[in-house]
Amino acid sequence: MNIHESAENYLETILILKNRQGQVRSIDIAVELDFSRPSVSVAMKKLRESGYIEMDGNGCITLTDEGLRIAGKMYERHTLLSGFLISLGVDEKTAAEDACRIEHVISQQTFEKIRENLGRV
Amino acid sequence: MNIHESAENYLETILILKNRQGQVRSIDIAVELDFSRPSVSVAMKKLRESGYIEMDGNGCITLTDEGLRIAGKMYERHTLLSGFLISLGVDEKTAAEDACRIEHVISQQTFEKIRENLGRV
DNA sequence: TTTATTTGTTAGTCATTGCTAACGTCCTTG
DNA sequence: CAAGGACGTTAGCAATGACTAACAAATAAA
Repeated sequence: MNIHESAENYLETILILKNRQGQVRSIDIAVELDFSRPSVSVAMKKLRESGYIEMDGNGCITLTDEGLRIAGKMYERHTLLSGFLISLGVDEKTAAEDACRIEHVISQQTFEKIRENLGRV
Repeated sequence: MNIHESAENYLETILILKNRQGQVRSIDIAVELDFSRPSVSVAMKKLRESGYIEMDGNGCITLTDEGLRIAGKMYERHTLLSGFLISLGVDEKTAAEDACRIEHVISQQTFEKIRENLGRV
């Protein structure tokens, strides 16, 4: 099964929340993304079945190795892209919003070229 | 009715084909985008009903003022973005593909900041 | 002229990804 | 203990946007 944009986004959010507050449950993701609880519940079920996350009896979510790999990739892209946009003069909020969308659609090559050029702008 | 990503893409393609070959029919769009004829047919119907294009008896498609406005905006973004990526060292093909996706998701502010910085990179 | 090709359309399908309604469970609180 | 809230889940729905199958009309070729 291919990883889709929404799955990438959920995984990245799980990583961010884990770093922010230690443990992550579905409700935390729903609040963070402003999605309904059922939407998150269904998405988590798919991520679980696809082997990207695990959930313990308390509903606490952990990323598997593969889940962490994807989450880390997206987080890295997000950080770098928003920093890049800010360095171009885009305000912080807009930079974060745009980075959130760009991170899912650019090639690895473009990402790396942006990284190489980040210092030079 | 909101303009969606696919509509933006169709309108931009119509403009590109018009510039390239003068007249544009559904089949040209289907070939250009590698979509099926029915997909294009249905999309054109919606664009027609929404007032973004017109079609004459021969199936020749023209952009309305509003359609041209959106198409031009997307084309401008595409040109600028792919040029920007190429200036960062991304190869031409990848730059075009990435620009095609980025152009639909970035804010006007980010677009303008990229334009301002294009000379300086 | 009759067949074949090209083009457009309608109808119906499928995947992605969000939603609400409704229900169960657990835990707190009066 | 009963009532209420928080949380997760299932079921069913809707929009977007692609697809194939099947058909109609016009044009080109045999």
